[in-house]
Amino acid sequence: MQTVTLRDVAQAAGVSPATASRVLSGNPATSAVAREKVQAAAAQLGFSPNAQARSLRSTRTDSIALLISDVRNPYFADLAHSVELAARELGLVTFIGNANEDPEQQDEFLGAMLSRRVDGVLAVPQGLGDASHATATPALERLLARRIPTVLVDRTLPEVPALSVTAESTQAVHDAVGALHELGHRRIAVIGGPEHTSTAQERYASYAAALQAHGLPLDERLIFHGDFRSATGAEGARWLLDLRQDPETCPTAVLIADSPMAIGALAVLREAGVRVGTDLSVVTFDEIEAFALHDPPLSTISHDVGAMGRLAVEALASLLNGEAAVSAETAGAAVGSSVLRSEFTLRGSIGPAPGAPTAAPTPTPTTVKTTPPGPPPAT
Amino acid sequence: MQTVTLRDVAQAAGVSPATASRVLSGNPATSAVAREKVQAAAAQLGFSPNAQARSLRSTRTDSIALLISDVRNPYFADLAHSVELAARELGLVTFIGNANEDPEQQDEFLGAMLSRRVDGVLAVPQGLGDASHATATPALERLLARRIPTVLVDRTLPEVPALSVTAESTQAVHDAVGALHELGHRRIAVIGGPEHTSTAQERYASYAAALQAHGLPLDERLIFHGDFRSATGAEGARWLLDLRQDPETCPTAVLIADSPMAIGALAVLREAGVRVGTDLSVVTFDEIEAFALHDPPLSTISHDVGAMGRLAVEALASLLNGEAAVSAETAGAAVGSSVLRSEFTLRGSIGPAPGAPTAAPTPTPTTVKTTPPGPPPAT
DNA sequence: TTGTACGCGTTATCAT
DNA sequence: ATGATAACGCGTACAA
Repeated sequence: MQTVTLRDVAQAAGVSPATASRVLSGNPATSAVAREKVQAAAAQLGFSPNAQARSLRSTRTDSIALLISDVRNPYFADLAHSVELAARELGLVTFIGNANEDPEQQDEFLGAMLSRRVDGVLAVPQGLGDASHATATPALERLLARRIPTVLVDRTLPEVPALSVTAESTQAVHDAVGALHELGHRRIAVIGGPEHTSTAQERYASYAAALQAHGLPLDERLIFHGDFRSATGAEGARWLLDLRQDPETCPTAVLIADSPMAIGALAVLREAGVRVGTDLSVVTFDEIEAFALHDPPLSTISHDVGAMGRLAVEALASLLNGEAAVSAETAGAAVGSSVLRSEFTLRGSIGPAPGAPTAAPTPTPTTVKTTPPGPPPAT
Repeated sequence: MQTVTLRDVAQAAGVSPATASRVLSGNPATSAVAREKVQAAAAQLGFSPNAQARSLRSTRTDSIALLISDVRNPYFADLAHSVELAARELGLVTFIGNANEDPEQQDEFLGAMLSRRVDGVLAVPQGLGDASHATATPALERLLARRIPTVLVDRTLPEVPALSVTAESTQAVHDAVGALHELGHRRIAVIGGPEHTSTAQERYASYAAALQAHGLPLDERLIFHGDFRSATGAEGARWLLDLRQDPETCPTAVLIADSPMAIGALAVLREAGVRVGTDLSVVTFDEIEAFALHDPPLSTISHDVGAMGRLAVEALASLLNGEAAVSAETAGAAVGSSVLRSEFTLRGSIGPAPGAPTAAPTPTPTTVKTTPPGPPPAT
């Protein structure tokens, strides 16, 4: 691991370290001769600049960190992909870190990135409070205290003043519940996310609002709290099967708050012989490629993850350029956040409610976009 | 972004920078008083050591890089997860990078990691040769030239002497083809991977060997070359549908070389009304959670990704400790590599060949493990 | 046990 | 256009 330094290159090229540095970092104040000699020497010696030393002087590292909450969730994989692409466009390298839905792991990664002086951070944050209003973890606090350009993505922490890019689903859930209602569904269950995340909260709230708007009662017994991972989706499905034993509470439809839970739940339902779209209508949040495996096609509530990633990078870039320094001053909660709108897509996993008295003919609600399933285009 | 330095901490604690440094890096030569004062000051000021400066002197960074070829491939997401866990166990932070199946993007990431002086690198490598024997990209070459501890995971590059952890599937494919053969299948198609990857090569070779072992002819017309991504899986399925028009070449079964291609292909097949397991038997490589969405359950050829990740981290750790320095000396090809064995799992996506004369009763091959489908346990 | 001084590899500044 | 020199933040040999 003998290190080739700038001095070595300079010496080999017969110039001073300063000149070598200028050539290699594209400083225009160089002669053609010097340029050639230095570049040849660098190539010959296999020189790669020591970024540590470099950014020790220049403070820029041309890299950002992306903290996601679960690598194995396809939704976040998609997010990572779009962030990386957008960042690359701007000449930034992205370091992906996985919090694994664990505040400690989040802080380890953030700490490491903090030490490495990344130019900025994109984070799907883990909060710290057990209950309703989660606060920032220590590393996150330091990040903000140090005024390191930071943008929260997908989720927010209510008490943390930071730029954010999120999605909201009130209208979409309203549409979904409306479609179900028209088909005769009256008891719509939810397999939801962990209550300490803003996304889960938002989805519960949209659900409650939609029920009310359609004149349906909110029944706490129809709500299952999962953790956004497949195992609890499966649990939720078993809970649902139990619920269906009792004709009084028996739900005829279910909303599932993310794709891993949907995968877990649908596997259990199929094993139990429940026919999706006939015995039970299903709407799931997020839209991932693997949903193409399911028959009937799944009705979804989703937003454009690619757009979310790009927006987040844009927001971060503007912070990096010091543009939005003002908004960082703004006290209070959400600071200059962008919100994407989710959309409801009606597909075959929704059908007439089993016990309903001759439901409406065919489900053709006009407010709702109907997209054919099938493999999405390549990128 | 005012930086809190060690000097600031020292000053606040009323000691010299040296003492502060000693305290914060756990040097035993410190007094209890100093320790307390320094730690208090550090906490108070929110000091986080500048890793750049630190490793400029000390060379260890307690971090490794993991380069994967496609974040959106669930198989690699699983790999990333297991690597991260194993590394964490050893006190190492993992930086995940995405090559996106693109040598250039690989080199950008590797270059950045090289500059950041990670202690070691785990890589699912992109090769450079267009055809049969791919060689290392420039960044990969430098990595090895600099003798930075490196382990190739999942794939190898034939010409690159490096430790590797891979899987092999000869026996598993033999079992799969055997099961199909018993059920009367004679024309088994393949939707394979890009020929420049070692995994795709290995799978083609296993396929050819298995055909021969079961007395079936190798027909080039039954082989489709994809690129491990879903779009080409869909293409492959369309190609397969065409092939089925001609009764002479019509395949009754297909092997798909990875899960994204399987997702793409199965969506097309379903849309075309082809009944998997009845009209067409399907075996797919890799085993991902989302496969639980498919009915009938998919027969798979897969290995333990978790184990692969752990093995890779172990191998890297031994290099970090200088243990395997010897093997790095060994000239020639594969150096001290581990190879995992894939297994075939028979499930409902396989059935009797449509045109076959009263096939064997029920498929109960003794050499084959039969696992019920369903959601895997949580982690 | 503690402080002083130097160097890690690079770039910015100031001369020339 | 180029070179000498200082400084980035930290660890450590050496002296005290």
